[in-house]
Amino acid sequence: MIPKQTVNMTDVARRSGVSIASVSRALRGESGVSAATRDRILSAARELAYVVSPEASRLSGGPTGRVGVIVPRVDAWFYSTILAGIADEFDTVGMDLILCTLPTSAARHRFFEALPLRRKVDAAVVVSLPLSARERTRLDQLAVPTVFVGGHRTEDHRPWVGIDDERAAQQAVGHLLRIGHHDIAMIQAADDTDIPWATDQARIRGFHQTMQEAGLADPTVVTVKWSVDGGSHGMETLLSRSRPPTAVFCHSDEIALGALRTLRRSGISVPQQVSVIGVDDHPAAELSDLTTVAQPVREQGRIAARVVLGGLGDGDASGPPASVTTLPTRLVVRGSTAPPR
Amino acid sequence: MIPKQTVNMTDVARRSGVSIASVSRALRGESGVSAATRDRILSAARELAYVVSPEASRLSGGPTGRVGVIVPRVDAWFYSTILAGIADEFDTVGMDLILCTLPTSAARHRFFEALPLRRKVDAAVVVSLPLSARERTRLDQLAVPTVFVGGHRTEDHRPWVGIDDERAAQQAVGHLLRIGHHDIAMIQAADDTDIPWATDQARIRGFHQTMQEAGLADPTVVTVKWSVDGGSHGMETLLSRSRPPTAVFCHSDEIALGALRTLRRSGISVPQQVSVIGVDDHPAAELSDLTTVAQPVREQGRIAARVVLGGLGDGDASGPPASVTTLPTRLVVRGSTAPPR
DNA sequence: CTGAAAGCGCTTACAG
DNA sequence: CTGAAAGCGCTTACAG
Repeated sequence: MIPKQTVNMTDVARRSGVSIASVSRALRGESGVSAATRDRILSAARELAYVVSPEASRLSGGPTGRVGVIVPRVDAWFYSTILAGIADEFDTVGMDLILCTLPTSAARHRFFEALPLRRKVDAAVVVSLPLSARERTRLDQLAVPTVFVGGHRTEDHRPWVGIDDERAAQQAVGHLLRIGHHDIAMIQAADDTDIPWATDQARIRGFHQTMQEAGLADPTVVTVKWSVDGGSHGMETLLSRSRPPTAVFCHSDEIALGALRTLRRSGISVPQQVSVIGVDDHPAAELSDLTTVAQPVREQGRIAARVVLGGLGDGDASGPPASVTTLPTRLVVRGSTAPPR
Repeated sequence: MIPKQTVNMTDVARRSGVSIASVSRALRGESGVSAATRDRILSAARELAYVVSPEASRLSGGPTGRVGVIVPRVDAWFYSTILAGIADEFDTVGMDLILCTLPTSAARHRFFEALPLRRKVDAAVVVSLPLSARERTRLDQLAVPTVFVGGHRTEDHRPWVGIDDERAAQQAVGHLLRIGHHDIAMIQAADDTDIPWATDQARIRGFHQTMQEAGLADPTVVTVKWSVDGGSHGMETLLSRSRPPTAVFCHSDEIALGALRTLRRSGISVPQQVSVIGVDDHPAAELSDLTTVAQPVREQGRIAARVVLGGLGDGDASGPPASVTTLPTRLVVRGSTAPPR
């Protein structure tokens, strides 16, 4: 006879001398089990390395023990760092993480039409994804608690964790103004799809607003693809002007790194001739001595995970965090910015 | 809230006037259902917008439709890129990806002792993890097809996808030798745990071997922590010698980037005074004009996914023949290497 | 506090 | 080709 490969609840029940009903109750931490019985059951479960079958549990009306995490892509610093924060938290409570990446618009379309997560997860975390009305409706049809992290908060007060992108832009531009720059341009990034990423819009809004408050009307903005090369091209465009700016606010560090590359290749010294500042505090920013506005990325993932777990009743004793969490950003001055000459 | 979907197989059976057994067979495309019956069932299912319950299906002996992916951490370029490749492939076949990260030794220990993936996945992909005998045994107890990707291939001929790290080192050092360097040092990286990462060992072996074949005995090697800062310190150590090398082979691009930082800060020009080469072709390598030996990372993930999906049809874990795929690495010459002066 | 029993929605021998 | 029935491993009223 083929040896049974997995230990089930019956095995635990037998080993601890109780019924499976009691095992089920004890394992889920329900009341109505005596301390002695509970201890016996828990140690039997430990000894047998028992794992509840999510299928059976779910089929009987219990939770799946899984949370879906939906992320545009995973091979980019920001997303993978958020994901790491989420995974950290899930790990501590034994929640399984089902990863959904939507790298192409085809994948994205497929995801929202087929809803592959349906009936498979207890909750969902959506990272940085601006959703159409249709997509939001489909997501609702998952019928599970959902929290959004990164990107821009929705208008309809859904659970959200992120930063204030407008404020981040303000901090960056404020720094440039404070050290004496007036001629400040922005290299703005846009996704190559036509999706309106709220992050992008908020950062440029912050730029314009801060400039306007400083009495500097109509600052130069060039819009490029969201990539290092995009940043390079953006800076090339700025340098081709009759009078290039003395400082450049870049939408993000990746854009800024591209801008720095162009400046280096053009033999223009940073920060003596041009100051450059980004947003994010990407690991490469420190390497390139780039001044930036740091955001706590991993922490955003962590908090989002806690919020979503809290919504499931698994939160800690202090209760679930506020449903909308805005984390602070912080100016990090390095060597790429200095007063204009 | 959206009305819960309650259409089950019984509803489809009733509507098409057959038993649920026939519905099950027809829906899974099994033979043994007449064409007429099948058509009737399929259209009934379509009309009711029926979706099979994965839980019930699995509980009755079907597959889970999930694969576990085990990765040391996800917030690092190499791992997240492999993961992206895996996710790409899984997406095309509708396989769900359960992500397990083992960022700390505690998490790692917990994972192998509790085996949280047990009974939850049809297969597993293990990324870059050197395993102890104990850990390997535990992994076997998942009793599912498992493929290893990245890191070094195991000696016991398990399915594996990766590169030849010895050859990569050889390509890097060969380049330095070819352009005329004799005084070549290596900055070697070591994990801060005591786990013997085969990748590390293979790269240093490749270094020593290539140097020896060139008649250059006892080259200098400094061992540092596997990080950018580690690379920085490694280079500081080399510079403190009475006669620094003219070229440095770095264990990886991250190490090399740290080394470049130290050189820049020390006012030593690259490649005029010192040549630097890395391994990986990390995105930052291009930005820093770093010569390197590129490895196809995303492709490794893709192939591993295909291998593991391919193994799923073959019944039990012992069935499919071990597949070993070694992908080629490629020298990418940029501006950080030049003949010695 | 504890257990026997009825499902949950499927798949799969086993019989016709 | 088709169906009745026995599970799969849980959760949860319902009784004691």
